[in-house]
Amino acid sequence: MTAKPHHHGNLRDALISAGLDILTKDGIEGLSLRKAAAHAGVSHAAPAHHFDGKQGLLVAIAARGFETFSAMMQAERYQTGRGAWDQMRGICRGYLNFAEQHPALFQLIFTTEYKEHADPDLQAASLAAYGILSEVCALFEPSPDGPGVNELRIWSLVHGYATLRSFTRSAAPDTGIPIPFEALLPQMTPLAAR
Amino acid sequence: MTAKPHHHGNLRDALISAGLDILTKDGIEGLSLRKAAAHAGVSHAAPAHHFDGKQGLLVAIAARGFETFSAMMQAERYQTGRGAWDQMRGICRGYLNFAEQHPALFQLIFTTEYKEHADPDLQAASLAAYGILSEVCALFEPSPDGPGVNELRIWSLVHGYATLRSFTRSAAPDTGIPIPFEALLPQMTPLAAR
DNA sequence: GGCGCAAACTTGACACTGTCAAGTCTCTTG
DNA sequence: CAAGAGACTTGACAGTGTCAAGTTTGCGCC
Repeated sequence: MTAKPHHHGNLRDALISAGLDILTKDGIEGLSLRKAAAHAGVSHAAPAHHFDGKQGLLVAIAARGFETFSAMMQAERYQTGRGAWDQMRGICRGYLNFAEQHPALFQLIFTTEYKEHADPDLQAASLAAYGILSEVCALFEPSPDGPGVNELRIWSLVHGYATLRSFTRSAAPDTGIPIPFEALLPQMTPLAAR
Repeated sequence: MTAKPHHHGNLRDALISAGLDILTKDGIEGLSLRKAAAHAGVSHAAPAHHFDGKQGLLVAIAARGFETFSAMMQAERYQTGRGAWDQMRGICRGYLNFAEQHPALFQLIFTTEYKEHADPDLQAASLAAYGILSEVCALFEPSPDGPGVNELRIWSLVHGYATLRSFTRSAAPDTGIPIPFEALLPQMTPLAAR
């Protein structure tokens, strides 16, 4: 049997899960340490023994968020084929699915304020996500503009699109962006699969 | 003499300015109604008479933020010439300047959670900002992919770049994006000035 | 001119938050 | 079996947003 601490049985994971539940239900504003503790059935000060304050919980949630983010990109990666453009469109689909299905979490993992902890788990999880993009970009000819330019171009485009779609949707329910992401891609990069 | 209410003399503007000060100094987390009130020299409940709660203050700050956002785009618009590409690169420079010099405000104005108020001032200010991008895009041939595609392509690219630059910088001081934005543009769109 | 009245602002209170200090329980280890 | 360390609780404190009730102020109206 692994770990199984004294009373609760891995409270840390329970608190992260509780935090995710609250996050998806009430948004970032509605998330509090005390609510997460209550949701996990422990006293209000229990989280302090597993995280470094509220920021610590947010960092842990963000790390977990990056993992499902990566998973959703991988889930779409080979969905329409194994060609370079198939994979590229696939991971972008996964990127946008994640942003759409987990808007609060998407906002959290790309928020700067909660991550000056330099947490190794968070850093590893975010690097793993970037690694997926990097892998797919490596299927193309290297950019004539320099290394990393293709990655940054695609990343900026898909991230901006995801953010702005969620942003414009918040103004009025049906006033969102009517243009699908793939309409932005073709003209975007004259990339050639190598 | 215009207005000059009873005691303070346009407290509303003073609270917005105080909020902006706190925002730039302590970030979004550090901004509170009570601090803004104290900063303006009034009691802790005074803001309630000018804004609909904390969200109301944030909405008002965001509206003002969009105005300086537009101003910074216009300030760069004709900086290197009056050609279509000059203007395009100019407003993108302004866009990125704003994101860099006012990171907390940039985050605020593009955050979804604070704006379900459908505030007319905020909506007008954000539409004005989008209008600048629209104007410059109208200098080019219309996109063969449909109306609005050029706008969305540029907007997504520059917004994603701005967000990700601030995001990657937060991890470690000097690990930010080493690629200038203009390196993303040339291959981006085979747009022709009309 | 004085009177009311509404707007601007204050005071006080409440529930909720993050954080800290101290205490209690329980499992493990010597 | 005793001791101690780790997990958790209890209680407290300052700070937060928000509401209800007061107090001041200046303007319009008779």
